[in-house]
Amino acid sequence: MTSVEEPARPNGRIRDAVRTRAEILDVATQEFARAGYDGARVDEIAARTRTTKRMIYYYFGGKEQLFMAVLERSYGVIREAEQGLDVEHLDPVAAIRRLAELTLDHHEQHPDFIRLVSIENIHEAEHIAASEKLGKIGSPAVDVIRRILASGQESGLFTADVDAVDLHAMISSFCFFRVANRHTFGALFGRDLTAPDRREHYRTMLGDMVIAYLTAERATD
Amino acid sequence: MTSVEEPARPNGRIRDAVRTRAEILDVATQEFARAGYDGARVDEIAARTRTTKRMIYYYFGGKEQLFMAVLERSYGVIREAEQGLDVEHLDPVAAIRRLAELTLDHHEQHPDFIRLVSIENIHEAEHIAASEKLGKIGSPAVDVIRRILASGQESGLFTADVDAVDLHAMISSFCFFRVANRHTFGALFGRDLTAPDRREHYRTMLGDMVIAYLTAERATD
DNA sequence: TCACTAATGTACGAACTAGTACGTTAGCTA
DNA sequence: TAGCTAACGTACTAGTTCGTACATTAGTGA
Repeated sequence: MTSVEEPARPNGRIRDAVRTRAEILDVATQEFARAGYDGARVDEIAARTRTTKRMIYYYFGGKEQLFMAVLERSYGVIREAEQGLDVEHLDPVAAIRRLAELTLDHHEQHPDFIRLVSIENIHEAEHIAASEKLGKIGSPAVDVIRRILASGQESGLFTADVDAVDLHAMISSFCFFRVANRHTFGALFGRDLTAPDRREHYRTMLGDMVIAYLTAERATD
Repeated sequence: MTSVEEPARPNGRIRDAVRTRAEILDVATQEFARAGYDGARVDEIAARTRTTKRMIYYYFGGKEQLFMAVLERSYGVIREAEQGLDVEHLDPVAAIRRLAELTLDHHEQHPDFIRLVSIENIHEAEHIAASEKLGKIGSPAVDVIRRILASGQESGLFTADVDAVDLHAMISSFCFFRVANRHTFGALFGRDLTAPDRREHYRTMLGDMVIAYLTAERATD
């Protein structure tokens, strides 16, 4: 997240619309991720800001619009990161494996985003639906997968007849679950899916699974 | 969920502690699943019951304990269903595939449970941790997997060196994601992961993936 | 330098919400 | 059948929480 940190000029009222807005967004992201939409407190967000609640309404209009702005920016950050994906110079097998690994790392590095997505799903994606920026935005990762898949299928390396969106869902599932459900999973099974010393294990496991699926010998169909 | 539905005797105050308690639990399950812990309203739960808010406090003590009771019962229902799992008469490959399919169906049939788990993860599993019934409860499904895995590995059918808990996580990931994240996924990619006419597709896909992974030829290690 | 406006702060209110004090009664048991 | 208590209902309160009316000022352009 774009963190706002400035030397804080002397004191007294300083005017900086850009900074104020960004600071509200930063804090709001944390608060919504921490407590969910209904659990989040507008007063709490304001208190953890160098400005007041009044400014939240001034810049965003209300709690709901603030949450939408948080979602929009969070998805934007993820999108940018995905745009930096650089795996297509590898052969298809290595490329997919690398992409799966990067997806896993990426999810682990953005637990707040994962939480926001869970929260938005509890609300049946109503805020995404209401957002002009986010409707059917897709994801650069899917485009990358699409191209790798095409190349692998063409060369005969990949035998599986999958489509990019489904493969993306498959890979994301595990990465998402590992972070999102780590608390209940840990509590019920006594296993921490995000323990640092198990990360490499899960990275390998995911890569093995995806590659095994894509390259498996198929019964004649 | 154990639904409460009775002919509603004449009228006036009827006393039935068991029914009242069960009815509160039913409605609370729906309400918590609908709106999350903080979004759920005690008054709303009471209103949708044939009794009053007073009884919620009488039987459960408070909102928090009510939520714990909801979680405990929900996990209990799932547990019972898993105990009915009957796949061990099949050969290991067929057994794992069948188990994956049943897991997928099962998740799809219990969206409220999925939502409750998502919600509980937002709260970092604090209610599970506080529950005596739910700590390290494990799951019958994992025990089944453990036995099938052992048999498959012994016979040399399964080459992968996985453990039952991790395989369970892998299978659950996809099943869970498909239901839990269907709203954001649908909104962003325009694909409904739970569309009935795609269920068979995803069932096959999941089975193929797990079996491919378990039976893949491994590089000498 | 003056006036104007974008940006900011303070103080408050209306509505909601978890929880409770207190009173009532169905139905069992002695 | 009288009395007792588990089960129930009503009405209320204290505290919270989103949102806003109103006042103020920093900084900019004429």
